[in-house]
Amino acid sequence: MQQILIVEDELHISALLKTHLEREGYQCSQAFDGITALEIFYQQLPDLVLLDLMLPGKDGFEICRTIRERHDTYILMLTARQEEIDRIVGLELGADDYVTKPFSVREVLTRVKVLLRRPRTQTSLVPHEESIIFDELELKPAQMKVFLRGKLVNLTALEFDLLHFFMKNPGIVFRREQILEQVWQEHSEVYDRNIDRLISQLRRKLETNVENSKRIITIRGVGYKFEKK
Amino acid sequence: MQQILIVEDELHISALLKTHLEREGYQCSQAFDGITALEIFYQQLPDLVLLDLMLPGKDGFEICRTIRERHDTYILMLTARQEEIDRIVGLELGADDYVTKPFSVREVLTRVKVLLRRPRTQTSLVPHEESIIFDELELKPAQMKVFLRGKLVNLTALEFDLLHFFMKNPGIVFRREQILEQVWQEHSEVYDRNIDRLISQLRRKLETNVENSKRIITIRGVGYKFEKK
DNA sequence: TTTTTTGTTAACATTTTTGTAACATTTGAC
DNA sequence: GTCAAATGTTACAAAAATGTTAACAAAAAA
Repeated sequence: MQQILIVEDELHISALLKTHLEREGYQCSQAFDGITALEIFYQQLPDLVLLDLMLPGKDGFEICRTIRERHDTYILMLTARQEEIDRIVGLELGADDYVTKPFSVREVLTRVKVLLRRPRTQTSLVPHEESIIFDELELKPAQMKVFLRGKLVNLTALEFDLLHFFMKNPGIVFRREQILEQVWQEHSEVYDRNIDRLISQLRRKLETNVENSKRIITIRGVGYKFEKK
Repeated sequence: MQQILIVEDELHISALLKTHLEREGYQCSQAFDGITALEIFYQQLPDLVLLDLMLPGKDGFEICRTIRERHDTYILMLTARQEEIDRIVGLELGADDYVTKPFSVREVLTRVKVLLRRPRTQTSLVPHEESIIFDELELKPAQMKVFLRGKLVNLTALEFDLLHFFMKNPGIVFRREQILEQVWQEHSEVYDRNIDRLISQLRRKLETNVENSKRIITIRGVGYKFEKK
């Protein structure tokens, strides 16, 4: 069941939202000030946060920023004034959507539904936990180990992440940009060509000179893909 | 500069939106019924479509579906009634956002800005587009692969982009100018005749001397089109 | 601390793609 | 049919993209 955290200091609004959201089958928790909001957030790690901008304690901007530093929970802003909207939009705070007060409950419900239906960006075709196996190549996410013909391959953390990323999305072509974003993540003030170098390294470890062992394919002018063959 | 197509049959609303959007630096074109909307769409390939649901000719749903079949242009729905919103949300029509009538111009502007700032490619990690198939010719966007009678055709990135562009817009005639803009994009300080050369190359790879295999048609004095046959 | 490992950047080698030009062919107007 | 303009085709050089190695920096381990 999907969890929603309602951060709103006006009691009756909060209660109203809670009632309607629960009627739609979402599980809700409430926070009435900024400090508690973050506490509850970390406790529950909800799927979506309904976030009022004007709050006692920390304001919505700060909470939004804090959450977005590490989590990809959806954030739906509730806001009263146009200037606030401008700030949301202007600052690229990272909120996923906003609703202006006074809002209709229906409006909020609809936007919640739209957001929660949207798959998170980190789409993967294969569930995270299980081994990913392509013929003689096996990757065990939990143990961070990779086996080639049953033999353990020694990979660094980055090499592993890159391979993991590819194996989660076999056959799909990724541009360098996307690879940086997904594997290096936010810290990605990193030089493009690192990818090439890392891939070169990975290939050396994986593609022992056995026939037909090319797995990581170069797509010239675009990027790379992992071929399941 | 970013192009917006306004599809709205009420003249004064359309005009109002146009004025304000242009003041914000967007380039706007207008359509007042569903049929023209699609015509203009293919001609201009705008970055965003403001789409009224109630329209003479084809209604907004149909247009939305048609566009979304092959294009990832942003679509912002303008809608009057709650039931319509439910349908938008429920049917997963693929619209990116909606605004309820009566709307404030400011609201529309804000949502347009938010959408257009979002880089399209990063919306989803894995391109959601599906294969485009015309008889014996199949193109898989995510995998950047093209099959001719089941056999993989080896294309360079540029060749692929060009073919992809054509196959997204079958039957539509494009002037060289437009092709440069869409396929070569901004860097297009490029000689016209490159298109001819590239097309010649493409044809050689696609139109094996089997009868009736002409797909890319020359329109003398204008440009080219892709024929779905 | 020192040592070792890992990640980043730079530099150079190699390959592939692309842009241009030159020439050939086709088309349609006359 | 002739001719001019538009398009098709080919070859080749320039440019861009990638592979690879090495050197250095940063982080982790000892």
